Amino acid sequence: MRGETSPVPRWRDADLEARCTYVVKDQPPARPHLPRTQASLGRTLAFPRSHTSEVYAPGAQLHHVLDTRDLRCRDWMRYINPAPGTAAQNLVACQHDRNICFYALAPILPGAELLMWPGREVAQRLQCPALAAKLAQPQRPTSRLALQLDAVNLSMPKTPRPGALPPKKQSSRPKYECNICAKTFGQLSNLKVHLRVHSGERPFQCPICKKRFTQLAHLQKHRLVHTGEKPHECLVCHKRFSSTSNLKTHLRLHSGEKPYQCPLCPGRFTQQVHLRLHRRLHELERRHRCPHLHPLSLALHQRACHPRVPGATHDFGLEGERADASQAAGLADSLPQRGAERGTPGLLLMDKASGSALLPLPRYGLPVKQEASPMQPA
DNA sequence: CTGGGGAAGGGGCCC
DNA sequence: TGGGCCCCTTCCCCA
Ligand SMILES: [Zn+2]
Ligand SMILES: [Zn+2]
Ligand SMILES: [Zn+2]
Repeated sequence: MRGETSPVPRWRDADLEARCTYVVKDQPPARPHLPRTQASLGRTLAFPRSHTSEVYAPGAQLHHVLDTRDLRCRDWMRYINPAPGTAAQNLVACQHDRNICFYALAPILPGAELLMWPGREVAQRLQCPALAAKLAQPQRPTSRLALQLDAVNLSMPKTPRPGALPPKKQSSRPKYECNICAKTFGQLSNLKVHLRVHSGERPFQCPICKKRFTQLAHLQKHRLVHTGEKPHECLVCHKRFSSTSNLKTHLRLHSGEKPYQCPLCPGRFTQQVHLRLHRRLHELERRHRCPHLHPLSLALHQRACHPRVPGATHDFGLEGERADASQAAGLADSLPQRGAERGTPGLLLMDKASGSALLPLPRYGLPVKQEASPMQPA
């Protein structure tokens, strides 16, 4: 794609192998009930050869051993991100005997990311185009979490390392850090509550349905579903809601506020989830778009920006487009390699210049399920 | 199928 | 410290 702009890797596959870099398979998260902040990272490393993983400190000193069957231990490895190039790389995965080891190429300061550079060739060999594309970008990949080296310790006793920086206290206020996910909190009690997301502890149980909650406030809110109580009333339409958040969302209907704007078209939405779904349509459209076509499908634009009025039969502005599209759909249906995505006739590709229908790009007729990760639009 | 509205759960901040 | 509150998210349903 734009490999020309990428930093020229000095290590090729052969180099990686020569240096014993072991490529671990990137798998979807094994536990769907992970906290979202973690699950969204979508990185779980599998260790096919061994049940232990040794972590080495700089100087090749064995730091500690992880049992990779233990998900709590394995999870931290998801924080290892692909480095944009060898310059940023500070971590190397290697195979030692039958164990997977990581060692630091450079000092890893608190707050630094763990960046491993698998190499573009490796990414391609793993058939991971997203990673390959990431590696092809000049800027560093955006990582949502910077892993503190201390977080690696997990349940290990904290032995102060010589040369280790003092515990987090930037900006005078002491910070309490979760040593599992490195999130920091201003108050210890907040950290304690937070730790329940890792431990799974749910101390508060509903006496009626036995459902358990991590926080008392959640249980109290939950009680309303049994009592049917809706304490929050919309003063405009007098509809009642069980929570302030839901009321607030509802109030946008009256105020007309639509905070979530599509960056690709003038469409706006009251709820983020609606924007997300809408953007997925753009994404699908983009994948099926012929490079010659105008970037915005008029059909999609029309739907988002000029929503149908209830009772109205159709939007006139779109009618001509629709005619084109349905014509094209009929044409395309007789052509090979269509049919998987039939649900979007309005988006069917017409080359405006030639007036002819365009075939989808080769092999773009993948199952729609594959669409699941449109790169999480900030 | 898309857009839109609501119910409910969950995480974190603040007093 | 922890309860209250806010925000965000997911899921579901309906037009
Ligand atoms: Zn944590
Ligand atoms: Zn209950
Ligand atoms: Zn109202």
